[in-house]
Amino acid sequence: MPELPEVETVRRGLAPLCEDRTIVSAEFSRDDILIVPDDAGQKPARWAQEFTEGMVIDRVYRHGKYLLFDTEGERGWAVHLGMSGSLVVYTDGAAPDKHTHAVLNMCCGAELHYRAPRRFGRWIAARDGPARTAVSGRVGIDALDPTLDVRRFMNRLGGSQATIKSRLLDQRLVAGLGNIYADEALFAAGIHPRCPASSLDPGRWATLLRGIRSVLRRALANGGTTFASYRDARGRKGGNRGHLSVYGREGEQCPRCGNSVERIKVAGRGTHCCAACQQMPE
DNA sequence: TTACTCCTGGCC
DNA sequence: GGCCAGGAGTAA
Repeated sequence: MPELPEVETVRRGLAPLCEDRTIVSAEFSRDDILIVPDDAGQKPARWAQEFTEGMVIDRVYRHGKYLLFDTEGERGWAVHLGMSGSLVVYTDGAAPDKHTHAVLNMCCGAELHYRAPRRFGRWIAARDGPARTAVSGRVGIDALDPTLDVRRFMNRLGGSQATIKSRLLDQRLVAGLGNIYADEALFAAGIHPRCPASSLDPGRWATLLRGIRSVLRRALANGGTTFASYRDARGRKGGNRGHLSVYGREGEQCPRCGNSVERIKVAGRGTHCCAACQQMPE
């Protein structure tokens, strides 16, 4: 499941292969993959024709788990990879399979293929501005934004009785964490996922923010985590799986205290933690 | 705050 | 053959 490190890895691969390239044509095999704002009054195919064909991709950037594509003329769209989505650029041809839902044909024969076997991902067209405007309101500050300090972090997520894990997963508060890195960050900080957010003191918030940064940066350095389907822009798997402490390690020894890693349910999500060294507050 | 929906590969 | 995970939007 692509989260911030996976999406950023894809972005780093895509940018040099897409930026300054002209889109020759865009093909969507399914209408429901592309969301066009209601008031744009256009069918996806027509939107694609009008706003991608003949356009030059200016910039590929990212906010949270969204990949953002800006074209010349201040237009753009956002891509969410969902659970199983990938964006891979082929330079010497590749046959789309039944899970390939969109293909951007670019100049020089490069093709951007969007595959999403579970079809949870979406392309979202911006109504009348750059890609960033397509996701405003859906995402809060990016988890790796250098201006996110402890005070802002605490103000955003605190003040709620909800579990800290559900707060970390709320993309409108801080964007980029999914189930894997929420569990890893809470483990790194020694905080139990069921802690009410309102119970954390400033010291714990600081530790948690450091934990988030640390697990995200390590994952990024390893090219992301691949469980099943995640691939980068060249189709390669990520190498971070072996660096996870608790996620996917139910029943194994906690790398910190040696107790058994548990899998519990928090906020409706499968959650991995060590009950011995991730504590609830008094 | 919880539950449902979407969807399919992978697992039992 | 059936069930489940899981992000995000929406409904109850």
